[in-house]
Amino acid sequence: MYQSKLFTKTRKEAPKDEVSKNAQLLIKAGFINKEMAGVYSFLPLGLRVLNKVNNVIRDEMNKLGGQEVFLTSLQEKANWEKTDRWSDEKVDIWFKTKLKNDTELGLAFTHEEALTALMKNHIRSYKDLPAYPYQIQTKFRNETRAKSGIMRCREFPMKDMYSFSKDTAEHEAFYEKSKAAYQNIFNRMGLGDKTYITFASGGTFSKYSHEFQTVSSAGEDLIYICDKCKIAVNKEIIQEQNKCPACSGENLREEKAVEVGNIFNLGTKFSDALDLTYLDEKGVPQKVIMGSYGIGPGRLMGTVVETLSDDNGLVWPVEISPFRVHLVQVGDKDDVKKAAENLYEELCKASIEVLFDDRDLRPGEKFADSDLLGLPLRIIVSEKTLMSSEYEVKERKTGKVSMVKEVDICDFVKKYK
RNA sequence: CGGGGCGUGGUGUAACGGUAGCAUACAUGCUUUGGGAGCAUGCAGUUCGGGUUCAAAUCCCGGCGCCCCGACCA
Repeated sequence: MYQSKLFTKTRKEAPKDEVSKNAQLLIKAGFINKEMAGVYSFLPLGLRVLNKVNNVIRDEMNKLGGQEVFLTSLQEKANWEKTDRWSDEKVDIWFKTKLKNDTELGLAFTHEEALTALMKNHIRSYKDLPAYPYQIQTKFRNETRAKSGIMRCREFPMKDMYSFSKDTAEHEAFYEKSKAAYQNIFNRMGLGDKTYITFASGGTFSKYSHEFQTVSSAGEDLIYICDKCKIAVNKEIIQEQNKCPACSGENLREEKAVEVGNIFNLGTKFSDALDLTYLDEKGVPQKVIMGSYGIGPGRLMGTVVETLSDDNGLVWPVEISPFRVHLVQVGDKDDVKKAAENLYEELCKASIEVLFDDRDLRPGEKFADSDLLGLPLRIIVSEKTLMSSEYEVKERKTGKVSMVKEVDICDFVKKYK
C-alpha cells in the first residue's frame, strides 16, 4: 500500500487524556481513534493488526476442532432469566435497550445463554457431540471504570469458544488441549515467554479456572509465579493456594500481569438451566458438559504494545504486523523514485505485504514515522543504496542494519521471522 | 460507586479578574533533502448553561466530558 494514500496521520504528541502506553502509541501512530472512555475505533493500520490477531486465534481454534459462528449482540430477556443473569442486581454490567413496543433487550456481554439455547436445535444424540463453536464478536460491558486504553473497554472484541461434551472425561481432555492451543497463540504474538498459565478461582464446577497472564506493569492482576514450573497463581486464590499447584514449591515471585485469556469449566450450569440434553447409546437423556474459552483480541493487541514497544514507537511481531515491510524511499530524484517503485512491485509480486513510504518528505520525518509505526523490517532505497546495488534493511526490534543484495531481497524478507 | 485532578485552535501548551499568545499540524510560495529543516503569508480556539462584575479562559453554582487511585470485574 502507498503510504501517500493512507488517510491516517501520525502525531508528534500523545493525547493528553491518555496515560497508558498502548493508547498513547496506537493513537500517535494512527492505529485507533478514541470515541469516548473505553470505546475505540480501529483505523486501517490498527484493523490490519486486529484482523491478524483474530486470524492467529482462528487458526489455533480451527486446529482444535473449533467451528466459527457469529451470534447476535441483541439478546432476548427469556434465556437470561432462566440462568438468573438478567436482573441488574445480579449482573451490573448490562447495557440494555428496548424495542419500540417496549420489549426489553440486552447487548450481550457474553454468550453462554444464547449459544446453549441455539445448540438445542442441533444436539440430539451422543453422535452430535462433542461440538466446539466459537466466535470473534463485539462484547458490551458497562464497566464502572474503563481504563488503560484498549485494555479495559466498554465495547471490545472477544473470541469466545464453548465446548459441548458428552461427559467429564471428554470435557477434560479437550480442556487440556485448549491450554496448548492458547499457549501457541501467545507464542505467535511474541508474548510466549512472558505469559503464564495461572490458577484462578473456579466457580461452581471446578476448584480452579485457568487464566493466561502476561507479565506487564500495565496489568491489573497480581500473580505469583513458580519459575520452576512456569505456572502462576492468581492473587484471588493465594490464601487457599500459597504454593505452586504443580511442584508444591513455595518460592513464588509476585508480578503484575494482564489477563489475556481465561478458560473455564462450566459443568452443567447452562445445560441444566436451558435444558440441553442428548440421548446416549441406550437412549437415556444426559446433560451436556460445557466449558468456555475466552481471549480478548483487542486487549491482546494492547498487551503486545505494552510489552514489545520502545521509546521510538510500536514494535510488531511479524505475525500480527500490519505489513511485513516498510519500504522507505529517501530522496525524490527520479532514479530513486523509479527504483523504489520497482522494488515495491517486486515485493508485491512475491506476495509480501509492503507499506511503501512514497511521500515527498524529509528523511528524518520518514524515519521517525517508520519507527513509530513499528513494522518489522525497513528497506531503504536512496541514492546511496542505488550506487551499491544493495538495499539497506533495518530490523525494527533490534535496530540492526544489514545490506542485502538486490537479487536476494525477496528471499531475505520472506525468510525473516 | 467513594476519593482526587482536569476541560483554551485539529494536536500540545500559556495568559494577575483587564488586547486570548506560543508551538505543532494544515494551506500557498521559495529554499532544503540520510534522523521530526528555514523564511514568508494564511486558516483555526476559551466544553455547555446560569450567576457575580464596568469587565470572566480566570471567581461562584449546575450540567456534560476526560484522566488517575480505590472498590467492582467468568
